[in-house]
Amino acid sequence: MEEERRGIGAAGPKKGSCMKKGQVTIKDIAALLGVSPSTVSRALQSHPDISEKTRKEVREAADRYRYRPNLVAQGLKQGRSGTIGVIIPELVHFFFSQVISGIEDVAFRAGYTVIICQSNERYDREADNSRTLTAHQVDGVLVSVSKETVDYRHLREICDSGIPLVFFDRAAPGIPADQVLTNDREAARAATRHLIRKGRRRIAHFSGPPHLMICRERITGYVEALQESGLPFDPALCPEADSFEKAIRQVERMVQEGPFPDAVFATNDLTAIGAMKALKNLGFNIPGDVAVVGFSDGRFAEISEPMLTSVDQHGFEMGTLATELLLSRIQQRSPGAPFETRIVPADLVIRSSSG
Amino acid sequence: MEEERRGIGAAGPKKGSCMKKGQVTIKDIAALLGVSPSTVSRALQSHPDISEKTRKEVREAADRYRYRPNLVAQGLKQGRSGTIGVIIPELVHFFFSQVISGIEDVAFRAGYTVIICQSNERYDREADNSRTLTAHQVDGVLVSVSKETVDYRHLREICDSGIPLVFFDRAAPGIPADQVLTNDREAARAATRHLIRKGRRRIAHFSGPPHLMICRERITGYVEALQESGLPFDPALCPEADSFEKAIRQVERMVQEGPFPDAVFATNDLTAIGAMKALKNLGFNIPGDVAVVGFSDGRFAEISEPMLTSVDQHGFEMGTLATELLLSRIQQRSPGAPFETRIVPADLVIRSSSG
DNA sequence: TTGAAAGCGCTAACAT
DNA sequence: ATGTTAGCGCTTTCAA
Repeated sequence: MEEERRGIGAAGPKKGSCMKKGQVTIKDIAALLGVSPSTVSRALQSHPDISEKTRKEVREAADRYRYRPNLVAQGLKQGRSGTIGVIIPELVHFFFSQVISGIEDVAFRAGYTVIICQSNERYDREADNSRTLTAHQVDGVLVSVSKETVDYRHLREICDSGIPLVFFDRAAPGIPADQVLTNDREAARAATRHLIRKGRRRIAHFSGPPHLMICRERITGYVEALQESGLPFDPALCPEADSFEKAIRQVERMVQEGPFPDAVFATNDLTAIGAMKALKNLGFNIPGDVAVVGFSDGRFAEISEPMLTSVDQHGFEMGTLATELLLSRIQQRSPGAPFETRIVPADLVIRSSSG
Repeated sequence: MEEERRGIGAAGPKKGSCMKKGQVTIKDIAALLGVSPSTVSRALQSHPDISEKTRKEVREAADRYRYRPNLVAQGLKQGRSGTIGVIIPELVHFFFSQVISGIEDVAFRAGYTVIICQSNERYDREADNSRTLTAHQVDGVLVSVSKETVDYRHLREICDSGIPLVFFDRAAPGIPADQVLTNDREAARAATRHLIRKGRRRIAHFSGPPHLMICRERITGYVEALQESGLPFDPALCPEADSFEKAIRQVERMVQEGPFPDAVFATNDLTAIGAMKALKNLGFNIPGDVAVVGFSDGRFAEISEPMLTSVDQHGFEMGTLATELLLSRIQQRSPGAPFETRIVPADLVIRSSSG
């Protein structure tokens, strides 16, 4: 009796024993039942050599006193935390938030918790995030590198310390890890071909920073499609512009400088929509005078006027696939398996902006 | 010398001593330097009674061997995890992703890591999330309740176990906690008044589920504005419709059923844009025939055609404020301070959709 | 100024 | 079938 009182305290479950937060521990349950903590631990995990009777007793007591396992302690003991870390450039983009949903979905089902860090497209923040996540002993990391990142040491450190890492969408060249990517080059080629098929001959491409592989790939796809059809590549038609505002500036520049393109293929939707806005303001008709195609197919595409033709990247699927890959790395004991690159094929969704 | 070799291992820092993940621990550093672990621990936190000399030595060794503190162990010891949990309905909404950015910003600066859980607007998922977060020993929780949630026991449990909780945007009535809200009622009144001032007389309101306080408040604000001007409240003009698709259906219904409204005030932007789309399809001119106003002012508002008048909720600020409130609760020893309700005033951003 | 020892909550040999 | 013990990595009395 003495023991029992000490264990849980007379005040009831809410005011737990001696714990700061009123948390009931395995010890409390043990004392209450007059058994050892290990018995409680085993009973709770339905260990085979615990008697049915004690198992039930323990379960009941645990329920009654709202015992909640301390995952931090469990993690420390078992050398796994049950969490996976995500480093993502910016949550506010529909594509990325879709990826996160996919990640969460799979992680949740597998009993993992997701720690999300935003790099805000900044290198130093990304490096900080890496350190934070490893310090928190995440069991694995999912990364999409920032636009600024050209030094990959922080990511290499993660791999070196034995934490599985999977890239999604934006990978870091030279880092040995699995990756889940879009077939950017083909998708860009398909988008450009589509414009050519629609009779366009001066097709501009608004691209992202060329040190990002996905951007280089999209440029390449664009160039290939031009070449196939014997169209010239004009650098003046291929500026770096990957935001709403930059698109507007580029359109204005192109109008002033010379023969205007009859189509714009942008590296993301917001850029495409910026271009459309600027074009409409300048009196161009879309798609009559200029056709426009975007990339990533966010919600904007269906809302814009005219509706935007865009490349659907299947963000949710990329998230689920990347997470499945990561979990299988985490769970398997063989760290030697060769790294995989999985492609989630994108497809062109044709709407009215491209005629 | 013997000791030193044993401590870190001859193979260099990458292959740590006996650790699974090659992690260097405080013990390793201690052995290497021939001091005790406690000395290393103290040196690392610049404890006053450690000599400058050993402090430097320890620091150097830690640097050299890339010692990274194990935050899980630290957390277990100190009864704090350095993480805060967030339960949010859906990340894919611009407003919520902005809030998250605000949360992250403050948390990061304060050295906290953010664990984000999506409820996907579902009650059971939200309850699960609560348990996960407490099991992970988060130091505090930020919550915006799901549309489905009407039972608040899981949230009460969080409070009862002594974990500070702050609501943002969508609070749970009756739960003793701080909250950061928008002045929904006033904002809705302002939006409706604006439409009245523009000469509208049959103003519809597309609202969200009435058990969400924010939705009730918006309805109230809308009704108040009508009453002020002596306009009748017509329930047929105040349907529950809070998504793109539902808005389209409601517009179509209203067209069939009778005298059409000359304005629509929607409880969020996507709903407003759905309404605009349906209206345009039916040949209505916006704002000529029907004026439209949204709520939350996402990126859509500037992109839609015509650009959408909307209520800017300042999501980022709501996130920062909620997090500051939470951190002050976490850090202060006095759990008795009265709970605060902070309002982040929203303001109406007038664009072309409302004439 | 430093070390030894205990313990955070939990688990897993190794007893019994 | 259950208890004892040790220990995950770290911090922190207490003692020296």
